[in-house]
Amino acid sequence: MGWSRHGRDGGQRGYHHGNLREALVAAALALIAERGPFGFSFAEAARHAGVSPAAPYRHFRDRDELLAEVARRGFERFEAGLAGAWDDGRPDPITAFDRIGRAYLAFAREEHAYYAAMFETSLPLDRYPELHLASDRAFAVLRQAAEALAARLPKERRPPALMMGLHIWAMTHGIASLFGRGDASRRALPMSPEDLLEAGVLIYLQGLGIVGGPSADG
Amino acid sequence: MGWSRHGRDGGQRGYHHGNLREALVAAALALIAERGPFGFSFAEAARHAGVSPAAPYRHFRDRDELLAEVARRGFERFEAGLAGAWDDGRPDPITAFDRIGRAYLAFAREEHAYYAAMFETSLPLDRYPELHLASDRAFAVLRQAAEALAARLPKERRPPALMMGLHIWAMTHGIASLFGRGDASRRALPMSPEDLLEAGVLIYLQGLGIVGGPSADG
DNA sequence: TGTACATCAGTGAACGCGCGTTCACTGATGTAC
DNA sequence: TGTACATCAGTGAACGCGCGTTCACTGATGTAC
Repeated sequence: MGWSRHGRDGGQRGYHHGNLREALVAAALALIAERGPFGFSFAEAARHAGVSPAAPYRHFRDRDELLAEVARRGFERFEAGLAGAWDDGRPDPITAFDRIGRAYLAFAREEHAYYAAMFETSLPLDRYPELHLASDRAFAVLRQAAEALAARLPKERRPPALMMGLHIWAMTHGIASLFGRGDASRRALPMSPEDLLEAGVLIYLQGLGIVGGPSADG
Repeated sequence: MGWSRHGRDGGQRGYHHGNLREALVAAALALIAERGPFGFSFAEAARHAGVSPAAPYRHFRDRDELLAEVARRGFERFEAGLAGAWDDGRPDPITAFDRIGRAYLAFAREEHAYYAAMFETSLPLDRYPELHLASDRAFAVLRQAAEALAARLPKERRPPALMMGLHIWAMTHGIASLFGRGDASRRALPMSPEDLLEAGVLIYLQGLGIVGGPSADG
């Protein structure tokens, strides 16, 4: 970052920004956090980065391409967060799986601008293949975790890991969208989203026979 | 609908629209369906309804109030759809519950403009109390159905119906948002959203002991 | 049945604004020799 | 080490556009008598 003319007389503007691409991504994130994924404009991102409104065109074809880049990076961080939470299933898959759910909700709340760019923009995935890939890789973490859990069952009672992953993803995403967002449209809940999710996942895993049935827990 | 001057010479414009409020709601729906909940403007809704850009201000304070009205009506239809699917739990609660899930997904897909206004706009619920109420009433159908299902268990093993309702709502909403939307941002699936949901709910109910366990189904 | 009048629900012109996009341009940087 | 030149990444002015909002206005409707 910073400008290229290292100002004698402290004048901080030179001709070349030097890292405008990064600055635009940062500006987009800040603006999304403030006003939602539809509340920012290309021109405003430029202003935020301190350049003329024509400058962003050197780096992104249009507003959507910038948005897609933000979403792509979001999925990368998301994947890293989920993978870190899973930690190869240590100390045991159930505990680790629970951590994934919490990491998901934490991401939705704390990286709320990324989350909005990822899930609330209706970007056509087929037009942004790198975004699509990043999204698939993030889901792969969930799927892999589901695989490890399923492996605890004898083969003939083992559910398809893909399906398990989708169910957990859907429930987690639903809780995050309905109850875990950071803004005023969040619905009130008599318990924390984390507790709600933990209970839901537990019941689901009981249904598969992966953890002890309902009569077994005191 | 229709204009007040019943045209001699077939001129179809008079001075009073007669039903502009309804026409604006209809226009908003059409525009949301075309371009998403952020892709329509007050001015365009007016144009759609064939009136001057100042006319809508007689009926709605601003764009958001029109959007909130669309969402409120959406929740009313949604409630009616879910209640119809539940049909007081006939012929039996499990079958009826399954119908609710399908009705939810069908609404998300077929009444996609309403659904977007209801769930993808971030309208502050505390500023639109009637919208909030309508939303609560729709959820009440789910909760009531959960209650009927829970009642099949002996008291000491009976889960809180509110929690059950929230779990099912979250999973259904997650599937609808991720895989059931009508646009290009929908993710591909190896099975229909309906089948995915049915399996997920079944596993969940097994986990609660409301339907037979995993070993019991062939 | 007719008339006067209040109210309602529109008009249409005007405003300032920010946006997306283009254009010819130019200062800064990197490289070949 | 110096110089010429190509390329890169910005500028800033300009354009047409649609939007939200306001204003004084006016035609249509409903009502009192």
